[in-house]
Amino acid sequence: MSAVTAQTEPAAWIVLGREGDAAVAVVLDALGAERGREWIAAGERTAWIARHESAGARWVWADTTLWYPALLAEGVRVARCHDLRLCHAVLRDSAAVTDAAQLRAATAWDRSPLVDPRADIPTLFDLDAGPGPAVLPTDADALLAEFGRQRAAVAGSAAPGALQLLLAAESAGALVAAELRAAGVPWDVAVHRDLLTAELGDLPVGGGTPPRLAETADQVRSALGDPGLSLDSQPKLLRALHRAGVAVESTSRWELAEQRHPVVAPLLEYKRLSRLYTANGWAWLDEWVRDGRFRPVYLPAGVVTGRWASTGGGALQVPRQLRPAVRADPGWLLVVADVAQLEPRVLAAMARDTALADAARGRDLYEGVVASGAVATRAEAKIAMLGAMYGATTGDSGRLLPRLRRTFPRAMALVDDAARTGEDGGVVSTLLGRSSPPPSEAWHEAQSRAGDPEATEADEVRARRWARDRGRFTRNFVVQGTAAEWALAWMADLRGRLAAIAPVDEASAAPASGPVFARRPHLAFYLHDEIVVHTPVERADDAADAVRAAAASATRLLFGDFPLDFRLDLRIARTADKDG
DNA sequence: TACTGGTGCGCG
DNA sequence: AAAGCGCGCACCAGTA
Repeated sequence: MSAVTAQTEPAAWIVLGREGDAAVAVVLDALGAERGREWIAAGERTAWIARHESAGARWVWADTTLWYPALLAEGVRVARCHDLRLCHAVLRDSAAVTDAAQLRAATAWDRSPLVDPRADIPTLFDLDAGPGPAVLPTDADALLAEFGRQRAAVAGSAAPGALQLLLAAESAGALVAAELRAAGVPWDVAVHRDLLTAELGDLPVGGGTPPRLAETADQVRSALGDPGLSLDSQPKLLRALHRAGVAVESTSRWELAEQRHPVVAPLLEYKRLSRLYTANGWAWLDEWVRDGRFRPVYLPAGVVTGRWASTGGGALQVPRQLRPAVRADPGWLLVVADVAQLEPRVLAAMARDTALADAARGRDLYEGVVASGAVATRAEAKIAMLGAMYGATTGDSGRLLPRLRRTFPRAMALVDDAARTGEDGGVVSTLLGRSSPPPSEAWHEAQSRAGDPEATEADEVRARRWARDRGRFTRNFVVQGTAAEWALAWMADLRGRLAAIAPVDEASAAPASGPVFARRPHLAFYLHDEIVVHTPVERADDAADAVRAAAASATRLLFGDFPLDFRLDLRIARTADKDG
């Protein structure tokens, strides 16, 4: 069948799915009308996709993790896609969608992606192998039906433009997540090992506890006069502390630090070393770093706010202590950039609070808040602003909030309204239309039970607490979620700019980054408000320019001409360490 | 043996 | 034991 080659206008969308045992591509025009189908032989799939990609196709698939890793491994980059699984989740819950009944009924799309964080090579989703591990619909007609539902939901929504933008950003994020894993974080194993040895001593050859950890544990045991104590059991440790006269209610670091007792110093040191050893020690290196790359699995929208989660290797918890091990390949550099005070800036822009924007523009936002006269010091400004976004009610933070409300009434009204809506059981939404999940059945029951004439004091206390808990969640949801949208827009724009930078020649290649990224700047790490780009030395300035331009572009896309800049702390360096 | 919940700590 | 949001992971203890 040659319906695709016969057509004259370029395809608007190409849906990739299955029909019976065969892979099939369904070509749609801009209105979503089918213009043709083509069956693709298994061995020709990659070449077919590459050919249509260069003609400007936009791909529609059930789940980016099913298709894209294999394409990347074979050297094919994709510019745009529509991830049906991720978009389904957004539209199903969005308050902007007028009638989500059909989407809610399509429960086959309510699935998590199948990912194996330990897999070295991305597994090819084999359309020829039958249903196999597929947990999402793969049949082309099922995909077409879902795509139709989604298009109808957007078109009939209260905010088609914003939702369109959100779906595009979400899908681009899915591409970025796959690309981050394919390229990997350049990781210098020697630096990491040296750091472990310096802290923990040489790893015993036959296994066993590292010497510095063992010595520190012995110091703790002798300070407590308990030679057989197991330090890794919280209940046992707590009892031993009490026996030794240390009046703590927990074994957490901050509480121990307030005590004056000889056990405190070695115990805190033990906790620090133990954490390093168990979370990011030699075992972690062996399991997660191969060929000089750490390849975490990112889960776009893994958090209800739209933030990413990760699985395997603790990708989003790499301790700052290990940042020196994030090191560019020889002949390459890192562009390390993070956004200064992303969330308060997002709050200022989405609330159109010009006073807060004035405080933020061209400078450290917290210094600007001090300059506004609302608070006296930068530390106060920070704690007050975080308290406003997290819902603090007591302590320094709670005490400073009224002053923030006077100075920045619009911004504070936005988060206060979100909190009230949440406490009342309502749903809140981000700038682009991602909505918070509704309260659980148990939550509603607790609220109605408290309203009952027979309600006990305990019923009422619990209902109030749950209501306030939910209010803090929705208060933060609007800010955290919109910040995630800004970050998605930043990365989506950046990946296009980086792809447009001329590749370097073969002599400068970094093959561990895979065929798509071996010769050009690429994203290597992402964490909520910061990114790392790995770039050939001779392209580092271009890459840094791209990072800055993408941030400006994301700001314009989300907030138009609202007068606020999103400042980047950006440096070009060998390592991701602050002092590197 | 395979769970689940609690605790603690890493990240933003 | 955080006051105040969102996560993942290691470890232990209790249970099925």
